[in-house]
Amino acid sequence: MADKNHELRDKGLRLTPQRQLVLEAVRALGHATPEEVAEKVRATHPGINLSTVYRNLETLENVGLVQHTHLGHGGATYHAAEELTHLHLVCGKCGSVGDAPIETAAPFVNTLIDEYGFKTDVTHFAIYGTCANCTAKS
Amino acid sequence: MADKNHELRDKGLRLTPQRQLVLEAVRALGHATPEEVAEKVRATHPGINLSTVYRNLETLENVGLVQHTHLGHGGATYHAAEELTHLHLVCGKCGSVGDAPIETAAPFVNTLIDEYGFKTDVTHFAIYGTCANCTAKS
DNA sequence: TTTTTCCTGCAAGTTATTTGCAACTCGCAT
DNA sequence: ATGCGAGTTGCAAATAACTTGCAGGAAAAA
Repeated sequence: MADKNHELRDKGLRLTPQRQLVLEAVRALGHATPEEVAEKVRATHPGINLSTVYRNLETLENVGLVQHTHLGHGGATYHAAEELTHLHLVCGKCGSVGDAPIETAAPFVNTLIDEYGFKTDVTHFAIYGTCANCTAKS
Repeated sequence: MADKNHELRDKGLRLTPQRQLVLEAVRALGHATPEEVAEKVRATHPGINLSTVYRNLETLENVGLVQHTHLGHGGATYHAAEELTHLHLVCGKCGSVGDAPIETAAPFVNTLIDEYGFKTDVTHFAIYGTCANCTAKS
């Protein structure tokens, strides 16, 4: 546990309960909007302010502990940096977010680098479409 | 020209100058935010209202003449349906939007269908990363 | 413990987009 | 041509999602 505390201190950040809660919430949720993070945090610490959540998400992103992506619709979604091992398959119909290993995109990513010099940021990679479930229903 | 008018009428829409201007603007701009579309339209028709632009973009999208995508940052960007022949390579540093033919992604798209049953919507496909230009500068 | 600096809560401020509503005008039917 | 009715527009107010200024409060260093 002592080690866990250090992960924030080591980044030069203060160890506040709010900050820890935000980080824990992001990790527990997998991926979530700021609003969802706030809701999760409020389960144990009702008083937390939305702007504190926003500010901490930004701070945590600056030190590399979390990242955000835009998954198609409106707001950004955050997830823990450790979780960056998969692509996000966003279903435009049901809104579900599926996963696929990043290797799936490796050939494609390489093509873009070779032919266009464009370095794809896999961590921000969101793929839009229709999931198997919704395809079956229609 | 008479034919051109029909493309809107045929969809069951009224032919208003605002509507035509919005559609023309989207086609002329390639891809643009609602704000940019409004600005373009105002070049020839200064009085047009922003909400009219929003409403028309939505209407035109409903009949399939334009489409929108979320290119990473905040707002949606619209483009004409005919223009859906390329992928968008969005640079997270300079914000530029490059193009690549959809075929580039074909193998990748097929993999996702085969392995996950996920049908990628190429028209909403936005790829996030760093463009050659910005890579060079850093 | 004292000080310095960072954080937090709160409220007000932005920015982007939507909506209610009355006036208007496009296109069908005289 | 002319009029009527529904689809449209402009305007202003309303939302929604964030961001920011500021003063008090709490970590961490001294």
